[in-house]
Amino acid sequence: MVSRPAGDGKTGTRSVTLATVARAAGVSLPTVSKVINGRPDVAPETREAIARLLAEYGYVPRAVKRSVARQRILDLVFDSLGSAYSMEIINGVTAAAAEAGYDTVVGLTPNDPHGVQWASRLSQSGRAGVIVVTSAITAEQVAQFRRAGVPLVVIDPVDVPEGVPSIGATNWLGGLTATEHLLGLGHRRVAIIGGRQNALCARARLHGYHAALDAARIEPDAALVRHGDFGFELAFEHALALLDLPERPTGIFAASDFQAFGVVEAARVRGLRVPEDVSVVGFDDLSISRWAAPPLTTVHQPLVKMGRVACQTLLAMAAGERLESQRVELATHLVARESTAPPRAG
Amino acid sequence: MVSRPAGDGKTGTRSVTLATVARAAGVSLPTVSKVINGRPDVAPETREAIARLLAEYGYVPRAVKRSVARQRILDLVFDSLGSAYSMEIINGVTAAAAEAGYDTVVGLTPNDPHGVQWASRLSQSGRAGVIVVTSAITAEQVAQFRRAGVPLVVIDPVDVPEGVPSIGATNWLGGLTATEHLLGLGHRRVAIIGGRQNALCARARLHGYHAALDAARIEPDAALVRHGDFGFELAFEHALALLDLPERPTGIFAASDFQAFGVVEAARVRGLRVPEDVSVVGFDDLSISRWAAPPLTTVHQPLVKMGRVACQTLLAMAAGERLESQRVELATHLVARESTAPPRAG
DNA sequence: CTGAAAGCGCTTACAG
DNA sequence: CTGAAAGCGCTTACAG
Repeated sequence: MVSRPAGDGKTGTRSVTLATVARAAGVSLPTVSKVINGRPDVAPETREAIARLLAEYGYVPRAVKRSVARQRILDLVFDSLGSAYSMEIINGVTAAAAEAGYDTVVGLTPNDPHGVQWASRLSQSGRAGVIVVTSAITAEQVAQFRRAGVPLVVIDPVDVPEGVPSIGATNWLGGLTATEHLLGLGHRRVAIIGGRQNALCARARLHGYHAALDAARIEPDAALVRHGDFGFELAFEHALALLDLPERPTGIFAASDFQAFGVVEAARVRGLRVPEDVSVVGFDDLSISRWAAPPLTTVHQPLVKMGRVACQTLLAMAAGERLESQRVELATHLVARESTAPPRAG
Repeated sequence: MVSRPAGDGKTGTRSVTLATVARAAGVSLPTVSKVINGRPDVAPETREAIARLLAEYGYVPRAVKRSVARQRILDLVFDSLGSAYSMEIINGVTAAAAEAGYDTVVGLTPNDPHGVQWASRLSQSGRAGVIVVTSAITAEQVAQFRRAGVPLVVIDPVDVPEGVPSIGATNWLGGLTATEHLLGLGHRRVAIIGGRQNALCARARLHGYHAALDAARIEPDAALVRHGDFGFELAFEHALALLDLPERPTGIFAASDFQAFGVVEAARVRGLRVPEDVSVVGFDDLSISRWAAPPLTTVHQPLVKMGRVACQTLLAMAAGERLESQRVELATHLVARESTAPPRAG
């Protein structure tokens, strides 16, 4: 990494032009121009040296800078695309972006091993910024975005990266509320099927569960704590195992709605009724969950709103505003529907 | 509209520069530059005259032309965003686009009354083309896209616009298959809850239903034919009414999975079991439908594939290739799961 | 309010 | 393969 005046386009320093890079590379202006335009007549070593400098200096052609300024596009990337969860985030982000006159490119987190080119590619194509959802993002990537001057916001990150604004929900409180709901109905054997173990939000929900048991002075039972991956299949397997326990739980808190569907299906397969034989609480409140049979009791997480807030935060950063807070947690609340009921006197 | 050499950037003519417009307006170069950059020091009449010429000549700054050429973005627009249906289309389009090195902007169909600016805005921002999903599109809009040179493809359109490639599924055959499945199980009173009545695909599914009854020599009963809007709520109401009929149907074909969930919930509310008391077939096979309780029997529609094909078709058009066919219908097939069974001997 | 002149960032054609 | 020179499209500072 070459040391250079940290030209972020705002603080004093001259903006990076072809000449800047040419000087740094010790070559002439035309040579740098050729590299940028992919002309063949440049020696491989020269090309590579220049390419590296270009990236390090975060060079953006003036042409691009200008056209890009009026382009108004932001990127929204997921580690996987296809679930109702993603759909709701997309919904919120695109709506807030459209209101501000921005278009939203939707895609997957690029999987180049080091992700070296991602930030500079985005900066070169003049994106206003990037919102990264439920993905792991490395400190190195964060540094690249910062260097390239591309604002970055994360939603439900695996870990909250240092210095990056992150949007989430009150997961701990949500986990607490879900569990308290079951306890309040009179359940004493309450199981949890947690989400992906390394995800921050999953850990928070699990701690909420434990806090509720604790407050109710119920001894936690390791046999009732299972770790899923937020998906249906694995939760289905876990639920089968839980329901086959000699002393089976009467209430199950699943850390996502999809996992809750897995529990409901497992109950059906075992000939148990929901909520008569077993109560199920989910987490997310996807729009489909009120259409489940039975309509699912779940912790509402304002996904559309989270998308909106992420977008607004990003645009504020792009506009150079100071953020009030690096971490926003939007409120969750329990939506009691028909998948929970008091346990049968047993 | 001033007559001018139709400079589309390809056929011979010099490209339109600031100088072209300045000459036409009879002003100097700097004056045109000021108008473009919104500087205040231009007389209102001058400004307006220049602005008009700029539009007529379709002036695009060289800066923009260049950055746009390497931009590779296409647009994917929906009439509404949020359902699992949209998610699967997004999934297919973004995947195929990414493979071809394109980014996908996801958004809603703009609602400016005449949509006059839409096509030209897209062409000016250099989009490779637009995929329009489940929306009504007017002949006037189609003409505008053609004029602006922006390729257009539709998925499941309300009507197939003349001369526009459209992607769909074998909806008639799907409706036939779904109904035959119920008849094959021994059902004789089979109801349908159709989709939005004006949508092409809904009409095809309804005709498939009638064709199956016809082939089985079953007299259609108008009381068993209901028109929904593809959504849960209205289907729920219709299903309640159907189940309250003196001689209620033993099988119900819903023209979407969401509608099928409405039927399942209506049955639950009426204390009827699925499939023991009433069989339900959906249409779409959303990924969530195999996780429903009970897992839903439905007609699989390859939504992800449809998105892929739409994207490939669009990129072929953008590349100037001739299309094999203006209308592509991808195959549907029945997925028998647990929401259907023979009727009880009654 | 307008435009002649200078200048900026970049590209192109070509000599070496 | 490289770069000095010419040139292009556009913007800026300023005289009128």
